[in-house]
Amino acid sequence: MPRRSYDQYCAIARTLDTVGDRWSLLIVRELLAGPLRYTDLFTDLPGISTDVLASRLRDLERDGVVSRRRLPPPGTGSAYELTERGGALLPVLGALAVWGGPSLGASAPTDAVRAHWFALPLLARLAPLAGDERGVMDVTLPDGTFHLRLGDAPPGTPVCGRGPSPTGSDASLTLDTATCLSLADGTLTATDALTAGTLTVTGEGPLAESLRKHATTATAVRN
Amino acid sequence: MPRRSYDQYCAIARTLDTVGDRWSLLIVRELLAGPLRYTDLFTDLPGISTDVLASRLRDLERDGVVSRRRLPPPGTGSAYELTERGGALLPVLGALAVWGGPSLGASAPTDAVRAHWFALPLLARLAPLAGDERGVMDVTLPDGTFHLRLGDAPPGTPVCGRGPSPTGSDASLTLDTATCLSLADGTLTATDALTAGTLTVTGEGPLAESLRKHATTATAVRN
DNA sequence: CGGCATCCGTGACGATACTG
DNA sequence: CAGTATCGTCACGGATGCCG
Repeated sequence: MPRRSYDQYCAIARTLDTVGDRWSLLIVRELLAGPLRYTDLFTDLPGISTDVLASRLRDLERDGVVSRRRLPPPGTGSAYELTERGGALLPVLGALAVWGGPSLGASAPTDAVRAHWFALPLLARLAPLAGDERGVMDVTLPDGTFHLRLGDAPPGTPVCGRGPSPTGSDASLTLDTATCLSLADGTLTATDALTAGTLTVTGEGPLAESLRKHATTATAVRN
Repeated sequence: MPRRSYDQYCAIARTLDTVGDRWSLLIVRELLAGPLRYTDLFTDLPGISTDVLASRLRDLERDGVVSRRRLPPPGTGSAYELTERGGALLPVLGALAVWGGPSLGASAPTDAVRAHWFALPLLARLAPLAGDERGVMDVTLPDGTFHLRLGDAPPGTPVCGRGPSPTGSDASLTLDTATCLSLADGTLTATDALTAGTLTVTGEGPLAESLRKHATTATAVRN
């Protein structure tokens, strides 16, 4: 909560009091992909300044959105991670990602790019296709790889992460940049991308089967 | 979009470029309840300053979130209303309202209060109970009345509004402040409130029936 | 009177430098 | 590595003025 509150007895205004400050929700976006140290957070938030990052982390920790944890002996320093309440911001970021998809357009030359920034938009679009299946999915784009966790998971488990899943994956997706953009802005459904072959799913488990099933049933219905 | 962009090729960052400025989403919150003139907007946004309101309205209009319309002869001046794209921010505000419910707590003495600020939290909680029924519902709290539109509606139709529905309603809800708060923070489901009788539904149409049905089936299942 | 524009003080932000 | 210190700039909040 910033020094300046809206002072309105309104759930929306209260949320904005807590995470409405500049950079706050982008810090949450980064931490949804797992705990990070200060410096790593700094490098994945191009444009933030060191004092603002430190100030936001302090505010978010005080408000119970973020917690700070000493790293075990192999590592040095400490890491920041989302609390359960912080992780509950996922629907907020999902809604923001869905709304912003159509206005994403082409990347400006000045834009920073990180592959895992597509994780939340894709998660919002792919979640309906997973059915009740749970599992981890590696997603490979030309610019890099990240992983998504579909279905319910124990509280505190990151819903996505940078790079391939360190614990192995139940399915692997491969898609090109254009397909990823069309999925993100809603002009292409995952089902259509599967049918067209610009999105491929590999893997043997029930999660991979469930994803593929949607393409085949959609094709069958269409014929 | 503020003068300072995040310059990140990320759907979330792009959304925040457009509506992440202070007061922007609260302006959208107000306009979701229907078109308003500058002065009315000003009085329902306690704490905003005149120049900031004017500046935000200019930015939102330029970005296609808000449009300005001359009022027909009976009225004077002009009114601001959401574009279709602006109305698509409803899921964002719904998610913000759901997250902020638990932290709403008691109202501080300095808090401004408006009855219709509970419209979006209640809409997010009641929408699942309406099933596929569509219609308008008047909601009466001790502090005032507002109305909600359930189900799909033509683009541009406000999803809620101040006071009772001017076009008549398909159902009427009455609840006290404590029940409203419990619904907003998620500690009480609408089904339980119906069963307990602290939330009453009157009306004869299918929407009212659908709402009441949820309470009786839940009771039946529980026995 | 509605709809802003202007002025001004304060504080937030951004960039860089520096320290434990 | 993980911030704090410093400083210039700009956005915000409050008040007032202008103009149809």
